[in-house]
Order: sequence, then C-alpha cells, then structure tokens
Amino acid sequence: MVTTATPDTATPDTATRILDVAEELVQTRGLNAMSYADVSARVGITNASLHYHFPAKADLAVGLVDRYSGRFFAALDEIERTRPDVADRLRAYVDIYGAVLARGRMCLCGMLASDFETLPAAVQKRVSEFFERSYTWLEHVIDRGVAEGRLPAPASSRATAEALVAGLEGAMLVSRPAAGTERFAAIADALLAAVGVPARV
Amino acid sequence: MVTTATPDTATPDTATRILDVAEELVQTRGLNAMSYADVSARVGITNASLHYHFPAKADLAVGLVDRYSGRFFAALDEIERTRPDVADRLRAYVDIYGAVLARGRMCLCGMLASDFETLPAAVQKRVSEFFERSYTWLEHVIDRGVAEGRLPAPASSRATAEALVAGLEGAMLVSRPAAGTERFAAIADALLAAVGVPARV
DNA sequence: GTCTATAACGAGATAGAC
DNA sequence: GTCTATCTCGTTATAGAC
Repeated sequence: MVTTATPDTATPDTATRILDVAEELVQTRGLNAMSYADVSARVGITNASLHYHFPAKADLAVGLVDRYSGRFFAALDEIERTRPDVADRLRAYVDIYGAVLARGRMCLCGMLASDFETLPAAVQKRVSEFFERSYTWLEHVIDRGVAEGRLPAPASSRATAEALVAGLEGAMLVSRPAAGTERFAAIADALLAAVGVPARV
Repeated sequence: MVTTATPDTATPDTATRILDVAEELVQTRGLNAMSYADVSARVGITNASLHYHFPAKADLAVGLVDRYSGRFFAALDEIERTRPDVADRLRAYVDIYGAVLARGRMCLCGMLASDFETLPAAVQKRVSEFFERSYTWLEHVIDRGVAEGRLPAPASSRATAEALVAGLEGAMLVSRPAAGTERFAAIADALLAAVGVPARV
C-alpha cells in the first residue's frame, strides 16, 4: 500500500522515525492526546532531541500533514496511471481508506478535522487543502466516468464527491466504537453503490 | 429543536449550567481540549466547585453523554409520534444533525468517537450504545418504509442505516474545515437520495 | 545530533473553612 | 454548595554541555 508509512528496508533517519511514531499516535489517539513524551519515549530519544527536529508541536503537526498528503495524492496519481476504468478507480480510492482502518487507524486529516478548532493556523490550512484536493480529484474522476457513459450522471458531481469523502471519513469514525472493521466494508459498498459503482466480483 | 441544551425560561441549576458549558466545549473543541478551568471560568464558579458536582472528568463526560443521548432518542420518539411518512421521518432525522452543525457544533458522540481510544471505559460504552441505538432506529424506520412500499428495498437495511449515520457524522466532520454549512445540506441530500428519499419541495 | 537539567505553566484533583 | 489554598503530575519548551 502506497500510503504505508516507511519502506522497511533499512533503519530510517531520526526525523522519519519521529514522524512514523507521531503519525500512529495522532491517527489512533488524536493530536491533543499525543505528547512529546509519548513520541520521544517510543523513538528512544529524549524530549530535548525531539525539539531539535521539530521545535514546536505545530511544526511536528505540519510535518505530519505534509508527508501524509504527499503520499495520499501520490497514491491517487498512481490510481489514475494504472487504472483506466472509473469503477476500478473509485474502488481503489475506497480501498485506501479501508487499508488505513485495517491497521486500526483513522485518516490523519479526519482525526485532525475533529480537533480543527484547536489546531495552529498552518495546520488548519493544510487539512482544509487535503479535503479540497480530494473533492476535486473525485469530481474529475466522476465527470470522466459520466462522459464515458460508464457512470450515471449525478445531480452534482462535486456534491457526490463530497458525500463520498464524508461517508468514508464517517465510516472510519463510527467503526472504531463498534470494534469491528467488517462494518466499514459494508458501508463502503453502500456508498459506492449510491454513486453507481457495482459491487466487486 | 428538541436537542437544544436547556429551555431558556429561568436560570437553571449549577449542574445544568456546567453541562451546558461543557457540552459546547466538547462539541466544538473535543474532550481532550476541554479543561476544568475552561468550564469553571465560563460557569462562574471555581475549579473546586466543579469537582463537587462532577468529582472526576470521567463523571462529567458520562453526564454529558447520558443527557445528550436522552435528548437525542427522545427526539427520535417524537419523530415517530408526529410523522407517519418514512421520507419525512428520515428528513427529520437528518435535520437533527443539520441543526447541530448550524450552531457550529459537531455531534457530541461523533466528537467522542474521534477520541475513542482515550476515553474512560464507561464513556466508551455509552458512545458505542449511542451509535448502536441509532442504527437500530434507522433500520426499523427503513424496514417499515420498505414494507409500506414507500422506499426501495436496500441490499441490507442495517448497512444502509450505518452508511447514513456514517455519512452524516462525516459530513459534520468535513464541513468544519470547509468553513461552510451549505456543504452539509448538499451532502445530506445526496445521502437521502441514495436511500430513495426524494429532495424536499 | 543527542544529552542532562530545568524552567514555566496548566492539568486534574483534594483538604478543610465558611 | 462554594470558597481559598495547595498538591502532584504532565505538558511544552529552552539552556548549555558533550
């Protein structure tokens, strides 16, 4: 999976290890529940060393969103490059979310969205951009699918794109209290069916 | 709106005022970003007085969910009592979420769901129950609508109910970074349309 | 680049007077 | 039921040695 944190070939540098650990903590517990002490202890360095790499918590959060977004939209590029069919593209998009949830995590930006009002401005901006770029990508995929006659025309492809993202983020959110990942797959299929994507074989 | 905090007739007692203030803080900023100092200052009492009413933060959180759930499911009872038509019922359900978002808030239990792993066990249990009861209520409403021939039969009414809740929770989540409430209405209409509920007149 | 040490503050929580 | 005062701990962050 393209969105997985880091290739496990060699020991990555400290900044990368910090981002890996912080990413997991934010995706599972939230930014406000993650402390520098948590991260430094798991990385095996001191609090002070952490501050050398990321002077303030806002810097760490910015680093997390930038890396996550970079990987996420690189994965979307990859989908467009390798999958010509619109239904396959949308299923692959949903699968990214499914893979994150399968690892017991929430979408990083979905998690930050819940803390939105408490975020530093630089982080707020990046989280908003993550969602805007997601809507735009999906909108274009849907529009092209409609133009090819392979997807029913929705009232608004933009609203459909937003509803799909909302459904996936919400599915991750409500799957965790239910302690069951199988729930996500059923919701995801229902969302895809609503867009006109048939269930997979 | 039935889910509004407290009737503004007279000055409510201290415990109620505490719950009102804490509820707003949790719905806008999250439980981990809300402190006893925040609440006590806004209520106009001291930290110590707050602890008299709610000895630990877990007690306050339990009080919040219990009151919220009580009002929420009372509102659902009211919907069933006053609206015989399934489409009206589902639109009214969506409107509860819309009214919460219109006040700049996230669903209390959706907000707690994002902090789920950090919640005291008693709060986790109540949040899970909130969602389970929601699914069950929607499932029965959908089933009756199908039996009456007023709703197309879904593959699974349970999965449809879960997808609807997920979509609404997610719509609230992503609406806040977008700084626009009009987005919610479009998403909500798309979700209702997917269930077979026509747009309102 | 990592460390020890510590500052400065805010958190949840308690004792005991009124 | 509310107060003052205080405790203890965890938090982000910095100074300066190695």
